Amino acid sequence: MPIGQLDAIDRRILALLQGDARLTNVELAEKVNLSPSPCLRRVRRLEASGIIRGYHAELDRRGVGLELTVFVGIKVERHHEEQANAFREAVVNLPEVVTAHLVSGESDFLLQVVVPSLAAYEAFLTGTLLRLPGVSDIRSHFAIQPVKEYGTLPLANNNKT
Amino acid sequence: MPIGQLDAIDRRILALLQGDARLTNVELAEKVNLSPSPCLRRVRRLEASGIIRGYHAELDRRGVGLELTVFVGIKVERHHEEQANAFREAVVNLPEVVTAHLVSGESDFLLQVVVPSLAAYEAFLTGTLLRLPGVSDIRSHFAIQPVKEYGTLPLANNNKT
DNA sequence: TTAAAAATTGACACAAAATACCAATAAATA
DNA sequence: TATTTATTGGTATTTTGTGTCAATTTTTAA
Repeated sequence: MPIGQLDAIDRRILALLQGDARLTNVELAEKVNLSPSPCLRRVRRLEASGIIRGYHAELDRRGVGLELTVFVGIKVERHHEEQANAFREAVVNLPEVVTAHLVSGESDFLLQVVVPSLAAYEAFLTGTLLRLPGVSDIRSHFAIQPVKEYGTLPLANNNKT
Repeated sequence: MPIGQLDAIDRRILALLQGDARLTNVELAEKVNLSPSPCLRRVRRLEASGIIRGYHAELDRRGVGLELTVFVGIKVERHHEEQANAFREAVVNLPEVVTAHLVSGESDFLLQVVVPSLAAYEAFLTGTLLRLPGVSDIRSHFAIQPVKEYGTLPLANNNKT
């Protein structure tokens, strides 16, 4: 059951719920040409299998007073594994950090940071980021304009044959 | 009415729906110490005002066969505005591009690209990205490990006084 | 091709939630 | 303080979610 073999209907359900998580099961069932019962069962199965990880409201950042988004590339000295782990754990617990990835390339970590203002970012940078364990270099890329936000994942036919 | 002055209850509603968009209005009302009716009315107002932009299911990328996330920095020649606009429009319509921002710093645009495999990324890079109008330089940063995904926005007290 | 087994579906019934409307309360204004 | 305005809580109705079961479809193997 945990094996993820998705059929066409599953994929349509995922795509629809990605677009609107508040769709009624009745509406959803109509759109995928099922009756409500089997449709609901599929959704529950997708939830239980972990393919649907959760449902979230998308908020307008400006509307909630978060005017500034910054992408931050961070180099970390990783002579010991411990240091990298300490860094990871610290990052996870920072509410300003919306997203964080270990990446290849020039930087080691790439964070997405959201703050109310430039002043707040300055404070966050000097007061928090620069003090994280093992940080050797930080590059800030300020988001000037969102071109595409919260895009949904492409669910065409990525099925494992 | 469209003026966004959020009180403490509004902010708690937003935080809760950010965490779980499928909360029942009854549950939500309990958590914020309101009866269902005024709670629902607040939610509707937040939706109408645009502060709640939508509700989305969060999917497991691996689970839907999208094994690879790449952050792509792109430099675009912007001698004319037109070229930048053409680039923007093209990017918005690419399903593989989940997120795109115009940023300051070394690159002009920062994209988050999601694909099934390295081969698919190669094809996307050479077949699509490199052919976009005005592109002069591309740097790919492959996500090796997600440290923090889909973090919720920090909603402490960013109210405009 | 046929027969048996398994999985999936659709319909029904019940419980729970969403929604609209009302009077009552609280807050804001003059 | 008096009046207006906004917000709240309760009730009734409609809609939705959810579990059960028989019917259908699909799969598997002979």
